Amino acid sequence: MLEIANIREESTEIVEALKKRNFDYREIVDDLIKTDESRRQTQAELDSKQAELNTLSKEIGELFKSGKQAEANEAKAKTADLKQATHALREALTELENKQQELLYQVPNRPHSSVPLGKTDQDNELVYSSGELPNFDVAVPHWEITEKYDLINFELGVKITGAGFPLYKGKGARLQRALINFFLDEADNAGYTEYIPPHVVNEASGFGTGQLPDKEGQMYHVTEDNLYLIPTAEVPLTNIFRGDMVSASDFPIKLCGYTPCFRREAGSYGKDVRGLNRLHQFDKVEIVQIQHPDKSYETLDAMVAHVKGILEKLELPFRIVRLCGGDLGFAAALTFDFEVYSGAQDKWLEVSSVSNFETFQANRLKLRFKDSDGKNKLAHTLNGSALALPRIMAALLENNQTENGVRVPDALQKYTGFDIIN
RNA sequence: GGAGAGUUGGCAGAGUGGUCGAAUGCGGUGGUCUUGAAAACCAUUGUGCCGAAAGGUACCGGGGGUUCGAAUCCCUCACUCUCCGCCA
Repeated sequence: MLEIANIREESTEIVEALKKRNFDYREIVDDLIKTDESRRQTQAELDSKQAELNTLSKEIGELFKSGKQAEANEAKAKTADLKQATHALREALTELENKQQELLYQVPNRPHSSVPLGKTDQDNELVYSSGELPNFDVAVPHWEITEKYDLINFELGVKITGAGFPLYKGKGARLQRALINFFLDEADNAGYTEYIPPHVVNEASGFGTGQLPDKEGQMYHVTEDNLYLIPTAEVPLTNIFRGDMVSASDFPIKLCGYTPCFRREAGSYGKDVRGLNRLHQFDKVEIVQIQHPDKSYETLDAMVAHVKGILEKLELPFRIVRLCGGDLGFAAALTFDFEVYSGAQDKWLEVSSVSNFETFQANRLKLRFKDSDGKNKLAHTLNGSALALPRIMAALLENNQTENGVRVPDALQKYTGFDIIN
């Protein structure tokens, strides 16, 4: 959520910057400014009426104390009009506040100046690529490899739960566990504190990181208890700091956690959802940082470097793209996506998304710190997947396939306990 | 699932319908003392909104009500804790 004070002060610049998202927010912003003006005016009127009422109340108290009943009762009569006026003003104010809030929810984050123009993922800017693309005569897709070596059972998942809930088995399960431990160790070495958070969150947490109210349909909702299955560890990890005033000397706050992630993925279809490409439940290690606004972009670079390091150790061909305005998420100011190459599918699979949200999430979370000038300011939040497992698994299986089986990269062997899957 | 007790500032913890944004302690910050530190002492220390400022206003779990006036009384919802039951 953008800050109303910023919108008030630089609405032109903000509308201009938001055009990168291929939408003109002029109308909403104008409405916001208008609403904000009435809101402030109403607030001022209410405050002054309230002040009158408070003064009068004190006087009445004094009169009663000094035994002047008649005068007190006379003064009492005067409060009736004031009470009515304040009541009406308070209602108007609440309405305006709600309207302003609703409007603010509709405005996405202001894209960073480096965000390229564009409409779809085709327009993302390639900023880095690494590794040789494998060249197979006959490449077997991962959903055949997993069947051949009995690593993942998709049909059993359908039987037990439904499509998109695979079962990992034997070396498949072991590989999964190895990847989680490898990613967590990498994060630990980079100074991130590990958490095991709840996998179910309440409504307030959903609002805090912005899944609610917009993406409600994407989360599994336990209506009986009004709780939501987490779509990413970002939700519980970032909400640790909801409503907090952190100390500037704590920056950067670095945390990580492994969790399963649950996504309804309503509206997905076709070959995009084949095999491990898109699941309702998948595993992910997430890294989160809370940082001083002056340093958040350095931190973003560091997080990108961290993910890069992991993919290099896994010996996977990958590339990094800077998301264009059209592809940029609602809450992000700048996002780098990591994509690994899938040899058999001949396409790039997104495995990580590293973003700086600046104050957008912090404003909703009310996550602040006391700056050196003594003022309370919103912190910057950042997060990234390091990494999401299924597509890494898919790429590992497809790219490392040989006639004798699937080769396990060196860095993973101490975690798997085997060097080949056959 | 049953019964009871609670929810107050960064934390702990008082609070009789009016002078309570709230005692006190701890913590934080600044200072005195000290070669330095500790201790002690002194001062200071919540947040939002409106306002150029002075100042005003709101906030004692959320919402509503009674009253001239509510942290305090009433209703309601949420959450926490304790005991009993069940149970990994």
